[in-house]
Amino acid sequence: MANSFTEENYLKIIHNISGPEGAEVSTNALAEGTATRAASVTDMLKKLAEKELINYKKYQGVTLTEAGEKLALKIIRKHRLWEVFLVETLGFGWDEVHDIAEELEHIPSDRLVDRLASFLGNPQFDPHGDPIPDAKGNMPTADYRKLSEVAEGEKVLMMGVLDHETPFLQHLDRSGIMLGCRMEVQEINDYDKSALVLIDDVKTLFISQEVSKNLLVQRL
Amino acid sequence: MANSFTEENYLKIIHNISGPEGAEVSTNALAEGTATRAASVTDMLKKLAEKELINYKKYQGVTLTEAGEKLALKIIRKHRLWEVFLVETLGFGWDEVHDIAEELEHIPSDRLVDRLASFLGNPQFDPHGDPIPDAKGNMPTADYRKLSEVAEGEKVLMMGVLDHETPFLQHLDRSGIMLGCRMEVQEINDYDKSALVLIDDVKTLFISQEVSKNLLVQRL
DNA sequence: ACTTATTTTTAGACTGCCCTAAATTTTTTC
DNA sequence: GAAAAAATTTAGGGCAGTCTAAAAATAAGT
Repeated sequence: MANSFTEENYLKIIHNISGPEGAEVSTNALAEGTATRAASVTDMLKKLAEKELINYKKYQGVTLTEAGEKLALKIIRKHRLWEVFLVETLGFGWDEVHDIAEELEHIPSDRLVDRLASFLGNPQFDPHGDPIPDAKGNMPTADYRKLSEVAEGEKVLMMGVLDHETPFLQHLDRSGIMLGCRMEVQEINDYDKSALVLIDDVKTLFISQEVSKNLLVQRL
Repeated sequence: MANSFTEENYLKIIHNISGPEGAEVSTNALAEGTATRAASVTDMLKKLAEKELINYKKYQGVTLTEAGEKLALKIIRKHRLWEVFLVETLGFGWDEVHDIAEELEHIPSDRLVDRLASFLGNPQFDPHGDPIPDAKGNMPTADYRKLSEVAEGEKVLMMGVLDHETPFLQHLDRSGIMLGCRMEVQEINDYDKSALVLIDDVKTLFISQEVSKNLLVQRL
């Protein structure tokens, strides 16, 4: 009756691909997300549908049911809390914690999660700026924009990233861009959309659109 | 090539049953320890022997190889460090942490373990008084005796338990017996070997031999 | 709209870890 | 030291999750 490691992963990945509106997720997208083949995905979808964790009709794509959504949010809560723990408590870099949290997120025990959250001070956001659902599954809201959508002259705070891969995060580290830093868009280059940005009032650098599309910011 | 959750459990259990001298472990003992049947154990032993983690000859019982021992100590180190974390950092009771640590011990990542250890102050003993191997696999030594072997009149410190089950630990909690408390054996009953013990100089209670055989103490 | 291309599902098979039942080896007992 | 008892291993099979190859359904192109 309990849900396996693998099932939990499928739910989490369905949630992540599906996005906040709960759009339908295709078999191929899931095969990509789970690093398996489409045929394997179909098998698992049948199983999850049997458990009423997803809405599934052949060839139609899937969405999470109420129960599936709740479970997915639980996994995501655990993942993000562990990331906070790894960075804040153990001193890991934000580029090192994803894979470890990927394992820790499947440790069962609600008491563990609640005590961990409380030890960490019930954080609302993880080290990448992603919102952490509370025990009831409520996501803290935050309407961030991409840096690529910010106009010349605006001043913003860096609040999150869309790309969680190590190379991207390490690139930000090397550029001196971190969560919470001030950014002033001084100039946007016409042909490649790269931006000249003043960081924390001390240093300016060029940020390519490739990068700025993956940075979430908030009006200051 | 990597070792599964299940394989790790076998190694840990072989180590625990085998004891410090590395005695041979029988198939049946392992079946008991892993809560599986003897036939399943035989299958796994073949696999572990194939990987050269155990010395195995049919019908002869098993011992750990050098490599197997090293791996087992790694798992045990992780288990005990996580127990310290759960009790010291998150405030769990010593009777609640075994099952959770049983899961956490299989999270890979040497860096995680080392940082956890260092965050906890490189503890030498876990909340049940069991020694924690260091990163190289060296066990802190400590020659404890069972309370049941202590003579009348002796004063000792309570240093560990042999039974790690929740009911036993809860019984100790209710009796006010905890790690580090002083114990003075005032009288040993002749026919049932129960002991009248003064705890922390403030309260006396009877401890049955059943219990005193599971308490590890150190001369004060 | 009809043919082609893409996506998804079915069929059949493999591995890891478990099981029961039966055969074999070791240990005990008289 | 032979017969009975206990421990262990083999034989054959099940379930979860994966795979490849082939069939079926949907989407796209002209």
